[in-house]
Amino acid sequence: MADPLSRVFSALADPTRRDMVARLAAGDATVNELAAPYDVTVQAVSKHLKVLQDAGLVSRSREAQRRPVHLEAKVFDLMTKWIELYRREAEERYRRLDDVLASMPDDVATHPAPPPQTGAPS
Amino acid sequence: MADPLSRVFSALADPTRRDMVARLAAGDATVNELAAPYDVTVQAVSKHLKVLQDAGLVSRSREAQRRPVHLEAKVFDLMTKWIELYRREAEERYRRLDDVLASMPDDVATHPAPPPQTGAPS
DNA sequence: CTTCTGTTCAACCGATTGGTTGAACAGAAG
DNA sequence: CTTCTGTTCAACCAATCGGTTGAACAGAAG
Repeated sequence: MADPLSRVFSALADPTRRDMVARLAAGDATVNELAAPYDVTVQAVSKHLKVLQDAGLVSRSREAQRRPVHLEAKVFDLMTKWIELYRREAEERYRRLDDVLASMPDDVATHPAPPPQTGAPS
Repeated sequence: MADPLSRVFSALADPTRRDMVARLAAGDATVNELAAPYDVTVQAVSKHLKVLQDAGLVSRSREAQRRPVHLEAKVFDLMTKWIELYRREAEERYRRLDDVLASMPDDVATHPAPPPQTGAPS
């Protein structure tokens, strides 16, 4: 799963990781601080952090033996750009469909494309 | 993985599924039409579609023996709301940090919190 | 009826995931 | 030096994932 977009979406597909991101939005934190609220081992949290880091969502500095975690919010742009592109496309298509329906006589618009009869009506 | 947000993120974490969403943004399509460009079986595509449907990203109607797939773009809002919430929070924190640094004398700002000396300098 | 097309279901497979335990490493402190 | 704290690495495990093949089902058509 090499591509960056997949990594970001995948990283945020886990509720624990999303919660960590939410908490990091309020300020940097160490692995142990991050691990405290959850009832999993600190190693598991370290793994989650690695996933977030590989996705570029988080960076680590080194200060003494602690490794403070910092949220990198710019990566969000990757997602929002992708989402907005197709949301816009879908909504425009919807809008155009509305226009088409609005320009139709009511009986055509409410019974779209009835199956063509095989023969002419008697 | 019960929660809706996880399902949506997870569904979009796969490049093939993202491509399907992209194509569906341009218009509805059947399973076979969707499967055509990929070199996987139609069953695999059907599975992908089920994931997208469980995430609420896609709906299916029934017309004869075909099951046209329709993109439900409203679900995108779930993600964008979550993302924007924490992006804003992180950016505001960053802005406030800038303010603090700007209000500091340069030598303090460029050497933040030097380790406190244990004794007074001789 | 039988056949053909579109779709899904079921079982299986290898790779990945999220978790565990136990050991190791780095730096502060006794 | 030894010890303590914070973090990561390694091996393992059960569950899930993305894919396959083969069978089934639904509806159109011969």
